[in-house]
Amino acid sequence: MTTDTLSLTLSALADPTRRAMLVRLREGQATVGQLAEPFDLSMPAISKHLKVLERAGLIERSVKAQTRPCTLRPEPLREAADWIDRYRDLWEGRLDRLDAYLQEIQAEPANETQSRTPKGDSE
Amino acid sequence: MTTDTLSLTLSALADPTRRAMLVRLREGQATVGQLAEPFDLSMPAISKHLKVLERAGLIERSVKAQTRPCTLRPEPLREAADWIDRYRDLWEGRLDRLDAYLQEIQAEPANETQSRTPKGDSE
DNA sequence: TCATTGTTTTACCAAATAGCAAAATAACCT
DNA sequence: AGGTTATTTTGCTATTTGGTAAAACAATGA
Repeated sequence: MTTDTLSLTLSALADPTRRAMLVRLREGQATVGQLAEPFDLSMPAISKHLKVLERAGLIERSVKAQTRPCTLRPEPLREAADWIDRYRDLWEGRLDRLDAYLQEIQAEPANETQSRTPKGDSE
Repeated sequence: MTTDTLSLTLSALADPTRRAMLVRLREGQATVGQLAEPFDLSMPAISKHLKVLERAGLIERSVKAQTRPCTLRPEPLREAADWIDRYRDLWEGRLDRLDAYLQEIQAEPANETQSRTPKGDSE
């Protein structure tokens, strides 16, 4: 189901181990062993995490003697950032007057949790 | 395991249905029914997606007559954007000379796919 | 050729996720 | 009270995910 690139990227990022690996890769290439070192996980588990990152296009693996150095590929991160950035004005509180007004009327004249003004109020 | 906020946020975002809901909510509050309308999903499924968004703090639900209007909460998005933004210089190609050089030497004097320079090369 | 190092693959398991249909709730409107 | 509308909860599947241990592979070095 979750075949689209953006979902793939975001779910790859939704794990602390994998994010830590990407942080490490900011410094440059690293082998699987180097990436595994900080974690108390079996190599197969590490290998699986790397496969998730690879499937999302977030890393690239080469072959060098017996090692498989991993390199960061930032493109999917840009895509993710682009999506989130469309909300930037919201969290920066930069709604202009119109937007704020639209939010208001969308919410209807208040009365949270209780009855709205009755329209068919016969008496 | 995945208890940290950022992981929660990213995995909530890693689904096209939930992202579409957030896009809709950019326009303002919407009831569960309104949010469900574009999708060919049962109400329970919709309800679950909303619960995921709520648990991640991405939406807030109020009660208004029989409806439960949802509102966007952008804070978790900011946190996610902050994490990703640390890689912005990478995808914008703004590695300065030093960083590029560090990447180079980290990768060792080339020789991909074949043997490295032997250190114990006796002759 | 054989041992070593680095990494992946192969079962296998437990827990989480995503979906459904049907029943249960909740608040409103007679 | 009874009916309607909006939404959630309750079982119940099927699939995915994250982990393990043990075996398999691949390249190097002796």
